[in-house]
Amino acid sequence: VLIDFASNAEIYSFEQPVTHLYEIVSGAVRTCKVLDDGRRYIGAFYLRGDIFGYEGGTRHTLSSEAICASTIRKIRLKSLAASASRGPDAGLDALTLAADEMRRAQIQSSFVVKTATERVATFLLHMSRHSAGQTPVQLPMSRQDIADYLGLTIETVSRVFTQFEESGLILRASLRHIVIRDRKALDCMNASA
Amino acid sequence: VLIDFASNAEIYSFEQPVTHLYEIVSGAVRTCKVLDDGRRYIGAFYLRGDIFGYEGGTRHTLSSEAICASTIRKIRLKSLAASASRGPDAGLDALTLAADEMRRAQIQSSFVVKTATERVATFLLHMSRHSAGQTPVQLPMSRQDIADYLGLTIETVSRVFTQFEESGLILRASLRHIVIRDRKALDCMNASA
DNA sequence: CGACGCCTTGATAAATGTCAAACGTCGTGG
DNA sequence: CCACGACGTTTGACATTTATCAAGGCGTCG
Repeated sequence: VLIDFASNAEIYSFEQPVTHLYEIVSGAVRTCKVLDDGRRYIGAFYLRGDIFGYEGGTRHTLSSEAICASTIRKIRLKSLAASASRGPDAGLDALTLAADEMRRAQIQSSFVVKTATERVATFLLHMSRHSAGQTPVQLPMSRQDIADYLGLTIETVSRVFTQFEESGLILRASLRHIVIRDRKALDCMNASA
Repeated sequence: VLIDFASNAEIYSFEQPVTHLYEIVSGAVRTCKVLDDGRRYIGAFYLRGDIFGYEGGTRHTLSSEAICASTIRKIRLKSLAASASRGPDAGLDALTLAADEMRRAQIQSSFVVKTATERVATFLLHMSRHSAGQTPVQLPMSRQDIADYLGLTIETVSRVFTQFEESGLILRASLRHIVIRDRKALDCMNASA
Protein backbone atom coordinates (compact mmCIF):
# COMPACT_ATOMS: atom_id res chain seq x y z
CA VAL A 1 0.00 0.00 0.00
CA LEU A 2 2.71 2.47 -0.98
CA ILE A 3 1.54 5.58 -2.79
CA ASP A 4 3.54 8.32 -4.46
CA PHE A 5 2.52 11.94 -4.18
CA ALA A 6 3.79 14.83 -6.22
CA SER A 7 4.93 18.04 -4.55
CA ASN A 8 1.95 19.92 -3.10
CA ALA A 9 -0.43 17.01 -3.74
CA GLU A 10 -3.15 16.60 -1.14
CA ILE A 11 -3.02 13.35 0.82
CA TYR A 12 -6.23 13.79 2.76
CA SER A 13 -8.55 16.69 3.22
CA PHE A 14 -9.84 18.67 6.12
CA GLU A 15 -13.17 17.33 7.49
CA GLN A 16 -12.88 13.93 5.84
CA PRO A 17 -13.49 10.92 8.08
CA VAL A 18 -10.34 9.37 9.50
CA THR A 19 -9.87 5.97 7.88
CA HIS A 20 -6.11 5.50 7.66
CA LEU A 21 -2.82 6.35 9.22
CA TYR A 22 0.07 7.37 7.00
CA GLU A 23 3.76 6.61 7.33
CA ILE A 24 6.33 8.57 5.40
CA VAL A 25 8.62 6.23 3.51
CA SER A 26 10.38 9.11 1.78
CA GLY A 27 9.72 12.81 1.38
CA ALA A 28 7.96 15.22 3.74
CA VAL A 29 4.43 16.31 4.59
CA ARG A 30 2.68 19.29 6.16
CA THR A 31 -0.73 19.36 7.84
CA CYS A 32 -2.46 22.64 7.18
CA LYS A 33 -5.59 24.66 6.75
CA VAL A 34 -6.26 27.86 4.85
CA LEU A 35 -8.28 30.39 6.84
CA ASP A 36 -11.07 32.56 5.47
CA ASP A 37 -8.86 35.60 5.02
CA GLY A 38 -6.07 33.74 3.26
CA ARG A 39 -3.81 33.15 6.22
CA ARG A 40 -2.58 29.59 6.41
CA TYR A 41 -2.10 27.59 9.57
CA ILE A 42 0.42 24.75 9.52
CA GLY A 43 -0.02 22.23 12.31
CA ALA A 44 3.15 20.24 11.87
CA PHE A 45 5.80 18.90 9.52
CA TYR A 46 6.38 15.16 9.18
CA LEU A 47 9.58 13.67 7.85
CA ARG A 48 10.79 10.21 6.86
CA GLY A 49 9.67 7.62 9.40
CA ASP A 50 6.98 9.81 10.95
CA ILE A 51 3.39 8.70 11.18
CA PHE A 52 0.61 11.22 10.67
CA GLY A 53 -3.14 11.29 10.27
CA TYR A 54 -3.98 10.79 13.93
CA GLU A 55 -5.76 13.79 15.40
CA GLY A 56 -7.80 12.29 18.20
CA GLY A 57 -11.15 12.63 16.48
CA THR A 58 -13.12 10.79 13.83
CA ARG A 59 -12.71 13.54 11.24
CA HIS A 60 -9.59 15.35 10.12
CA THR A 61 -9.27 18.88 11.42
CA LEU A 62 -6.45 19.71 9.00
CA SER A 63 -5.59 18.74 5.44
CA SER A 64 -2.27 17.11 4.65
CA GLU A 65 -0.11 17.82 1.64
CA ALA A 66 3.18 16.54 0.32
CA ILE A 67 5.91 19.16 0.67
CA CYS A 68 7.98 17.48 -2.04
CA ALA A 69 7.62 14.29 -4.07
CA SER A 70 6.93 11.69 -1.40
CA THR A 71 6.16 8.02 -0.93
CA ILE A 72 3.56 7.26 1.70
CA ARG A 73 2.50 3.98 3.27
CA LYS A 74 -1.23 3.91 3.94
CA ILE A 75 -2.33 1.88 6.95
CA ARG A 76 -5.97 0.97 7.38
CA LEU A 77 -7.26 1.72 10.87
CA LYS A 78 -9.29 -1.48 10.85
CA SER A 79 -6.22 -3.59 10.24
CA LEU A 80 -4.58 -1.78 13.15
CA ALA A 81 -7.42 -2.66 15.49
CA ALA A 82 -7.03 -6.27 14.41
CA SER A 83 -3.31 -6.38 15.10
CA ALA A 84 -3.79 -4.63 18.42
CA SER A 85 -6.16 -7.36 19.56
CA ARG A 86 -3.40 -9.87 18.94
CA GLY A 87 -1.38 -8.31 21.70
CA PRO A 88 -0.19 -5.06 23.21
CA ASP A 89 3.06 -4.93 21.25
CA ALA A 90 1.70 -5.92 17.90
CA GLY A 91 1.89 -2.91 15.64
CA LEU A 92 1.23 0.73 16.38
CA ASP A 93 0.05 1.97 19.71
CA ALA A 94 -2.65 4.64 19.73
CA LEU A 95 -1.32 6.03 22.98
CA THR A 96 2.16 6.49 21.53
CA LEU A 97 0.69 8.27 18.52
CA ALA A 98 -1.38 10.53 20.73
CA ALA A 99 1.60 11.31 22.92
CA ASP A 100 3.70 12.18 19.86
CA GLU A 101 1.01 14.47 18.51
CA MET A 102 0.73 16.06 21.93
CA ARG A 103 4.42 16.82 21.94
CA ARG A 104 4.21 18.33 18.46
CA ALA A 105 1.35 20.55 19.54
CA GLN A 106 3.20 21.55 22.69
CA ILE A 107 6.26 22.58 20.71
CA GLN A 108 4.11 24.84 18.59
CA SER A 109 2.28 26.12 21.66
CA SER A 110 5.56 27.27 23.08
CA PHE A 111 5.83 29.70 20.15
CA VAL A 112 3.08 31.92 21.52
CA VAL A 113 5.43 33.40 24.11
CA LYS A 114 8.48 33.44 21.86
CA THR A 115 10.03 36.14 19.70
CA ALA A 116 10.71 35.64 15.99
CA THR A 117 14.38 34.75 16.54
CA GLU A 118 13.49 32.26 19.26
CA ARG A 119 10.91 30.58 17.04
CA VAL A 120 13.36 30.19 14.17
CA ALA A 121 16.07 28.90 16.52
CA THR A 122 13.68 26.31 17.93
CA PHE A 123 12.65 25.29 14.44
CA LEU A 124 16.22 24.84 13.22
CA LEU A 125 17.17 22.79 16.26
CA HIS A 126 14.21 20.49 15.79
CA MET A 127 14.96 20.04 12.12
CA SER A 128 18.56 19.32 13.01
CA ARG A 129 17.60 16.77 15.61
CA HIS A 130 15.29 15.04 13.18
CA SER A 131 17.95 14.72 10.52
CA ALA A 132 20.11 12.89 13.08
CA GLY A 133 22.63 15.67 13.39
CA GLN A 134 23.69 15.40 9.77
CA THR A 135 25.21 18.49 8.24
CA PRO A 136 23.95 20.28 6.41
CA VAL A 137 20.42 20.21 7.78
CA GLN A 138 17.98 19.79 4.93
CA LEU A 139 14.84 21.91 4.86
CA PRO A 140 12.39 20.31 2.45
CA MET A 141 9.79 23.03 3.00
CA SER A 142 9.63 26.50 1.50
CA ARG A 143 10.13 29.72 3.45
CA GLN A 144 6.39 30.24 3.21
CA ASP A 145 5.80 26.88 4.90
CA ILE A 146 8.23 27.75 7.67
CA ALA A 147 6.68 31.18 8.14
CA ASP A 148 3.14 29.81 8.38
CA TYR A 149 4.28 27.14 10.83
CA LEU A 150 6.03 29.66 13.07
CA GLY A 151 3.27 32.28 12.82
CA LEU A 152 5.56 34.79 11.07
CA THR A 153 5.92 36.17 7.56
CA ILE A 154 8.43 34.96 4.99
CA GLU A 155 10.19 38.29 5.19
CA THR A 156 10.70 37.98 8.94
CA VAL A 157 11.96 34.40 8.60
CA SER A 158 14.33 35.47 5.87
CA ARG A 159 15.66 38.34 7.96
CA VAL A 160 16.26 36.08 10.96
CA PHE A 161 18.17 33.63 8.75
CA THR A 162 20.30 36.48 7.49
CA GLN A 163 20.88 37.72 11.01
CA PHE A 164 21.88 34.23 12.19
CA GLU A 165 24.29 33.91 9.29
CA GLU A 166 25.86 37.32 9.93
CA SER A 167 26.30 36.36 13.59
CA GLY A 168 27.99 33.13 12.55
CA LEU A 169 25.33 30.89 14.07
CA ILE A 170 24.49 29.23 10.78
CA LEU A 171 25.66 29.02 7.21
CA ARG A 172 23.29 28.89 4.29
CA ALA A 173 24.87 26.26 2.06
CA SER A 174 21.95 26.59 -0.31
CA LEU A 175 18.35 27.71 -0.03
CA ARG A 176 17.29 24.39 1.43
CA HIS A 177 20.51 23.38 3.19
CA ILE A 178 21.72 24.95 6.37
CA VAL A 179 24.80 24.24 8.45
CA ILE A 180 24.55 24.92 12.16
CA ARG A 181 27.82 26.48 13.28
CA ASP A 182 26.96 27.45 16.84
CA ARG A 183 24.43 25.06 18.26
CA LYS A 184 25.04 26.33 21.77
CA ALA A 185 23.90 29.83 20.88
CA LEU A 186 20.75 28.49 19.25
CA ASP A 187 20.08 26.23 22.23
CA CYS A 188 20.43 29.21 24.49
CA MET A 189 17.70 31.14 22.68
CA ASN A 190 15.53 28.08 22.80
CA ALA A 191 16.28 27.30 26.42
CA SER A 192 14.09 30.09 27.67
CA ALA A 193 11.26 27.75 26.91
CA VAL B 1 -7.53 11.54 48.92
CA LEU B 2 -8.94 15.07 48.69
CA ILE B 3 -6.52 17.89 49.30
CA ASP B 4 -7.14 21.61 49.67
CA PHE B 5 -4.80 24.15 48.14
CA ALA B 6 -4.68 27.86 48.84
CA SER B 7 -4.59 30.35 46.02
CA ASN B 8 -1.25 30.22 44.19
CA ALA B 9 -0.16 27.10 46.05
CA GLU B 10 1.96 24.71 44.02
CA ILE B 11 0.42 21.28 43.41
CA TYR B 12 3.37 19.70 41.70
CA SER B 13 6.59 21.05 40.37
CA PHE B 14 8.30 21.13 37.05
CA GLU B 15 10.72 18.19 36.55
CA GLN B 16 9.26 16.05 39.32
CA PRO B 17 8.47 12.45 38.43
CA VAL B 18 4.86 11.84 37.45
CA THR B 19 3.24 9.76 40.18
CA HIS B 20 -0.36 10.93 40.27
CA LEU B 21 -3.19 12.35 38.26
CA TYR B 22 -5.27 15.16 39.70
CA GLU B 23 -8.97 15.83 39.39
CA ILE B 24 -10.39 19.23 40.23
CA VAL B 25 -13.26 18.86 42.68
CA SER B 26 -13.60 22.61 43.06
CA GLY B 27 -11.51 25.61 42.09
CA ALA B 28 -9.16 26.06 39.16
CA VAL B 29 -5.57 25.27 38.25
CA ARG B 30 -2.94 26.51 35.81
CA THR B 31 0.08 24.62 34.50
CA CYS B 32 3.01 26.94 33.99
CA LYS B 33 6.70 27.59 33.87
CA VAL B 34 8.72 30.73 34.50
CA LEU B 35 11.38 31.33 31.88
CA ASP B 36 14.88 32.61 32.55
CA ASP B 37 14.09 36.18 31.66
CA GLY B 38 10.93 36.37 33.75
CA ARG B 39 8.40 35.64 31.04
CA ARG B 40 5.88 33.04 32.11
CA TYR B 41 4.41 30.36 29.91
CA ILE B 42 0.99 28.96 30.83
CA GLY B 43 0.20 25.62 29.23
CA ALA B 44 -3.46 25.36 30.14
CA PHE B 45 -6.21 26.15 32.61
CA TYR B 46 -8.17 23.35 34.28
CA LEU B 47 -11.60 23.86 35.83
CA ARG B 48 -13.97 21.77 37.94
CA GLY B 49 -14.18 18.23 36.64
CA ASP B 50 -10.97 18.44 34.60
CA ILE B 51 -8.13 16.01 35.09
CA PHE B 52 -4.57 17.24 34.83
CA GLY B 53 -1.06 15.98 35.46
CA TYR B 54 -0.77 13.85 32.33
CA GLU B 55 1.90 15.15 29.99
CA GLY B 56 2.96 12.03 28.11
CA GLY B 57 6.30 11.64 29.84
CA THR B 58 7.63 10.33 33.12
CA ARG B 59 8.52 13.77 34.46
CA HIS B 60 6.46 16.94 34.59
CA THR B 61 7.45 19.54 32.05
CA LEU B 62 5.38 22.25 33.74
CA SER B 63 4.50 23.11 37.32
CA SER B 64 0.89 23.30 38.41
CA GLU B 65 -0.57 25.88 40.75
CA ALA B 66 -3.99 26.60 42.21
CA ILE B 67 -5.49 29.74 40.69
CA CYS B 68 -7.83 30.14 43.66
CA ALA B 69 -8.59 28.08 46.76
CA SER B 70 -9.18 24.62 45.31
CA THR B 71 -9.94 21.07 46.31
CA ILE B 72 -8.08 18.41 44.36
CA ARG B 73 -8.49 14.65 44.23
CA LYS B 74 -5.16 12.89 43.93
CA ILE B 75 -5.20 9.62 41.97
CA ARG B 76 -2.26 7.26 42.20
CA LEU B 77 -1.07 6.10 38.81
CA LYS B 78 -0.45 2.61 40.16
CA SER B 79 -4.05 2.26 41.26
CA LEU B 80 -5.06 3.33 37.78
CA ALA B 81 -3.02 0.62 36.16
CA ALA B 82 -4.71 -1.88 38.46
CA SER B 83 -8.21 -0.77 37.57
CA ALA B 84 -7.36 -0.73 33.87
CA SER B 85 -6.36 -4.38 34.03
CA ARG B 86 -9.84 -5.18 35.31
CA GLY B 87 -11.30 -4.11 32.00
CA PRO B 88 -11.20 -1.43 29.32
CA ASP B 89 -13.98 0.66 30.82
CA ALA B 90 -12.85 0.53 34.39
CA GLY B 91 -11.67 3.95 35.39
CA LEU B 92 -9.69 6.49 33.42
CA ASP B 93 -8.38 5.82 29.97
CA ALA B 94 -4.86 6.99 29.18
CA LEU B 95 -5.79 7.48 25.55
CA THR B 96 -8.67 9.77 26.44
CA LEU B 97 -6.41 11.81 28.67
CA ALA B 98 -3.78 12.07 25.96
CA ALA B 99 -6.40 13.08 23.39
CA ASP B 100 -7.74 15.78 25.73
CA GLU B 101 -4.27 17.16 26.34
CA MET B 102 -3.66 17.08 22.60
CA ARG B 103 -6.75 19.18 22.02
CA ARG B 104 -5.68 21.68 24.67
CA ALA B 105 -2.28 22.01 23.09
CA GLN B 106 -3.83 22.40 19.64
CA ILE B 107 -6.07 25.20 20.85
CA GLN B 108 -3.06 27.05 22.13
CA SER B 109 -1.12 26.25 18.97
CA SER B 110 -3.80 27.99 16.96
CA PHE B 111 -2.86 31.23 18.74
CA VAL B 112 0.41 31.51 16.85
CA VAL B 113 -1.38 32.69 13.72
CA LYS B 114 -4.01 34.76 15.54
CA THR B 115 -4.21 38.45 16.42
CA ALA B 116 -4.73 39.69 19.95
CA THR B 117 -8.49 40.15 19.50
CA GLU B 118 -8.87 36.68 18.00
CA ARG B 119 -6.97 35.11 20.88
CA VAL B 120 -9.13 36.83 23.47
CA ALA B 121 -12.32 35.91 21.59
CA THR B 122 -11.26 32.28 21.44
CA PHE B 123 -10.43 32.32 25.13
CA LEU B 124 -13.77 33.80 26.16
CA LEU B 125 -15.70 31.31 24.06
CA HIS B 126 -13.83 28.40 25.58
CA MET B 127 -14.41 29.70 29.08
CA SER B 128 -18.06 30.17 28.25
CA ARG B 129 -18.38 26.65 26.89
CA HIS B 130 -16.74 25.22 29.95
CA SER B 131 -19.08 27.01 32.32
CA ALA B 132 -22.01 25.37 30.50
CA GLY B 133 -23.24 28.59 28.97
CA GLN B 134 -24.01 30.14 32.32
CA THR B 135 -24.09 33.89 32.46
CA PRO B 136 -22.09 35.58 33.59
CA VAL B 137 -18.97 33.62 32.62
CA GLN B 138 -16.68 33.38 35.58
CA LEU B 139 -12.96 33.96 35.08
CA PRO B 140 -11.14 32.57 38.11
CA MET B 141 -7.75 33.63 36.77
CA SER B 142 -6.12 37.05 36.85
CA ARG B 143 -5.50 39.19 33.80
CA GLN B 144 -1.84 38.28 34.11
CA ASP B 145 -2.74 34.59 33.88
CA ILE B 146 -4.86 35.23 30.80
CA ALA B 147 -2.14 37.32 29.19
CA ASP B 148 0.55 34.70 29.78
CA TYR B 149 -1.72 31.98 28.43
CA LEU B 150 -2.51 33.93 25.27
CA GLY B 151 1.04 35.16 24.76
CA LEU B 152 0.08 38.81 25.23
CA THR B 153 0.58 41.46 27.91
CA ILE B 154 -2.00 42.35 30.54
CA GLU B 155 -2.35 45.78 28.96
CA THR B 156 -3.24 44.31 25.58
CA VAL B 157 -5.75 41.90 27.14
CA SER B 158 -7.29 44.76 29.08
CA ARG B 159 -7.57 46.92 25.97
CA VAL B 160 -9.24 44.12 24.00
CA PHE B 161 -11.75 43.62 26.82
CA THR B 162 -12.49 47.33 26.74
CA GLN B 163 -12.82 47.27 22.96
CA PHE B 164 -15.21 44.30 23.14
CA GLU B 165 -17.31 46.08 25.74
CA GLU B 166 -17.46 49.31 23.73
CA SER B 167 -18.55 47.29 20.68
CA GLY B 168 -21.29 45.65 22.74
CA LEU B 169 -19.82 42.15 22.40
CA ILE B 170 -19.42 41.65 26.11
CA LEU B 171 -20.28 43.31 29.40
CA ARG B 172 -17.91 43.36 32.33
CA ALA B 173 -20.20 42.62 35.27
CA SER B 174 -17.19 42.64 37.57
CA LEU B 175 -13.49 42.06 37.17
CA ARG B 176 -13.92 38.29 37.16
CA HIS B 177 -17.42 38.04 35.65
CA ILE B 178 -18.19 38.64 32.00
CA VAL B 179 -21.49 38.47 30.12
CA ILE B 180 -21.29 37.54 26.46
CA ARG B 181 -23.79 39.69 24.59
CA ASP B 182 -22.91 38.83 21.00
CA ARG B 183 -21.62 35.30 20.79
CA LYS B 184 -21.97 35.28 17.03
CA ALA B 185 -19.50 38.11 16.61
CA LEU B 186 -16.99 36.37 18.87
CA ASP B 187 -17.51 33.08 17.03
CA CYS B 188 -16.85 34.86 13.81
CA MET B 189 -13.43 36.11 14.95
CA ASN B 190 -12.64 32.65 16.16
CA ALA B 191 -13.93 30.91 13.05
CA SER B 192 -10.94 31.96 10.99
CA ALA B 193 -9.17 29.17 12.79
C1' DC C 1 18.75 33.42 -23.38
C1' DG C 2 14.59 34.63 -21.15
C1' DA C 3 10.88 34.01 -18.03
C1' DC C 4 9.21 32.40 -13.95
C1' DG C 5 9.20 31.35 -9.11
C1' DC C 6 11.26 31.88 -4.79
C1' DC C 7 14.02 34.32 -1.77
C1' DT C 8 16.19 38.49 0.06
C1' DT C 9 16.45 43.34 1.06
C1' DG C 10 14.69 47.95 1.94
C1' DA C 11 11.23 51.56 3.36
C1' DT C 12 7.18 52.30 5.72
C1' DA C 13 2.94 51.05 8.45
C1' DA C 14 0.46 48.64 11.89
C1' DA C 15 0.19 45.86 15.91
C1' DT C 16 1.77 44.96 20.26
C1' DG C 17 4.96 45.86 24.15
C1' DT C 18 6.87 49.04 27.64
C1' DC C 19 6.70 52.50 30.99
C1' DA C 20 4.06 55.37 33.94
C1' DA C 21 0.13 56.99 36.24
C1' DA C 22 -4.72 56.93 37.62
C1' DC C 23 -8.56 54.27 39.01
C1' DG C 24 -11.33 50.64 41.51
C1' DT C 25 -12.01 47.17 44.43
C1' DC C 26 -11.49 44.70 48.36
C1' DG C 27 -9.84 43.71 52.76
C1' DT C 28 -8.10 45.62 57.10
C1' DG C 29 -8.05 48.23 61.07
C1' DG C 30 -9.39 52.15 63.54
C1' DC D 1 -19.28 52.09 59.74
C1' DC D 2 -15.84 54.57 57.64
C1' DA D 3 -11.07 55.49 56.25
C1' DC D 4 -7.10 53.77 54.50
C1' DG D 5 -3.86 51.02 52.00
C1' DA D 6 -2.49 47.40 48.92
C1' DC D 7 -3.15 45.15 44.88
C1' DG D 8 -4.92 44.30 40.47
C1' DT D 9 -6.81 46.60 36.53
C1' DT D 10 -7.38 50.18 33.21
C1' DT D 11 -5.83 54.00 30.50
C1' DG D 12 -2.48 56.92 28.15
C1' DA D 13 1.99 58.18 25.76
C1' DC D 14 5.67 56.29 23.56
C1' DA D 15 9.06 52.49 21.90
C1' DT D 16 9.84 48.27 19.66
C1' DT D 17 8.77 44.39 17.02
C1' DT D 18 6.78 42.47 13.20
C1' DA D 19 3.83 42.98 9.00
C1' DT D 20 3.07 45.11 4.65
C1' DC D 21 4.29 46.84 0.31
C1' DA D 22 7.60 47.22 -3.24
C1' DA D 23 11.80 46.29 -5.61
C1' DG D 24 15.78 43.63 -6.71
C1' DG D 25 18.63 39.29 -6.97
C1' DC D 26 19.28 34.55 -7.95
C1' DG D 27 18.74 30.11 -9.45
C1' DT D 28 15.94 26.83 -12.49
C1' DC D 29 13.88 25.27 -16.41
C1' DG D 30 12.04 25.69 -20.72
